Amino acid sequence: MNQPVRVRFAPSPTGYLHVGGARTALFNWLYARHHGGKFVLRIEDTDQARNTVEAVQVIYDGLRWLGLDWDEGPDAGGENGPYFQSQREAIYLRYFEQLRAAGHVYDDGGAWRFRFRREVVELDDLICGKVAFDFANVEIMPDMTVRRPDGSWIFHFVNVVDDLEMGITHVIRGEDHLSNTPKHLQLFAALGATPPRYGHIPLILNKDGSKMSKRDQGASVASYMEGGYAPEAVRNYLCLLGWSPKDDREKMEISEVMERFDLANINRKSAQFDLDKCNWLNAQYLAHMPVERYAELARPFLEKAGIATPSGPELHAVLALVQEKVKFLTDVPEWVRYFFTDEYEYDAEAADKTLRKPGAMDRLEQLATAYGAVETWEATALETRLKEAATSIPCKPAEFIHPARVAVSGRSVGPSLYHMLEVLGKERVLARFARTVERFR
RNA sequence: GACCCUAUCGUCCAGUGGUUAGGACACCGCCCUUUCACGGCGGUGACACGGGUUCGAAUCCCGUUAGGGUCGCCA
Repeated sequence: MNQPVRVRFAPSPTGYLHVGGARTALFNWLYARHHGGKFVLRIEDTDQARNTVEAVQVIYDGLRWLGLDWDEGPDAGGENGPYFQSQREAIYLRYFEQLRAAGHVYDDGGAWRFRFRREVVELDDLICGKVAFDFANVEIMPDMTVRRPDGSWIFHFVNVVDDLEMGITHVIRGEDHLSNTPKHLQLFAALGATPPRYGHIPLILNKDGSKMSKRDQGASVASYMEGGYAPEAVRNYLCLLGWSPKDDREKMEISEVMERFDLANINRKSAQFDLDKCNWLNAQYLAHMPVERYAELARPFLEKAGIATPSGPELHAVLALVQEKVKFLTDVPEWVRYFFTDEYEYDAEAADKTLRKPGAMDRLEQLATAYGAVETWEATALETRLKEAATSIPCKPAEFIHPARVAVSGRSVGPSLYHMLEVLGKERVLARFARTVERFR
């Protein structure tokens, strides 16, 4: 009875990966990892019309991005392949013949229909509990088609055959399949096989409670990949949608989720996707992850923005400055561009408000003189010098701080001034001060 | 329409017969602060409704309502 757990994620390649599907994959993966079982990826590509290699790639990319690795499936191999339904024709034919020989299917105008047993079918769902469906009424529950006149197969049939053939022990899928399950149970019975256990997880809805469809914001995993999210943050958020560790924890290591995950405490009600909270969690992750990881995640966005960045400590020093301020990785380029080029623009509003303010250039020259004498170019010394300069005028430190910030970065917002100056280096800072004075004097 | 699932702050998640109904996001104040953020403190805000059961119900039962799902020669 205690056979090893085998679960699967069986998407059809539609060209995008829905967050709901991603969460289904995540829960399957967590269940497998928790029980030391296998996670199988099966591509349900029976619909030849919209089946393309690109569409399959989108699924791989999304799953890999979320860190969900599969033990069997395309690219991973396994003893239960092929893992594309389009390549399993012989298997389906064999099971179909079995059904036909036993009289479970009949020809209906060229299509083949499966004859339901007209009785009550009880399902003991791992999440929903016991649910009974009555097949007694033929009118409302007609026999189902399993094969079209052209010989192609219907979802219910191939899905069941594959789960059987692949030795799937637990089917964890969306609640939209709950009502389909008794049909699948009948198919298993007709095939003389023991069905897997089923667990139906609630669906993900939009913030307004409507069904989340392809076009809705945040519906596709790709939107997070492109939108500058840390994959661990999105994955964490998805874990919390319908499942909870039962304490007040929000940010959790995936290893801990893996340990504590269980189907028994998955919520029964559908959850609305709260992008705000997902964004908050993303910011939490970005702010607190090791700078090496941050750099790894930020690099593609830097490259895309055409910013030639150094690698290693030099880049890390810059990123560490802005790490806790940036909400999305897509924003990193604009926050650090001036560290890697002298060709930065002065923000028009910042220039008007700060650089063209009466006396601003005098302050900048005074600060340049003070800084020119600094020998140990590091933040605390720079802060001390600036405050001394302010006292000697006297004026508020802000009178120096704001012009200095805009002078070296072109922006009115940025990291801590002194740390920013330290990373920029004495030579560049003084040169930018001089250039700014020349231009705005 | 029939059948199935569900029902705690706007949202997510705790709470499984006795709690001032808790936490998080968002929102609003205050503090911190060179900008922007972070952070800290505080606040607004919920048991869908109606019947039962019980000394006592957010918690158990029934009904109503609402939301979601399924009823394809889609997956």
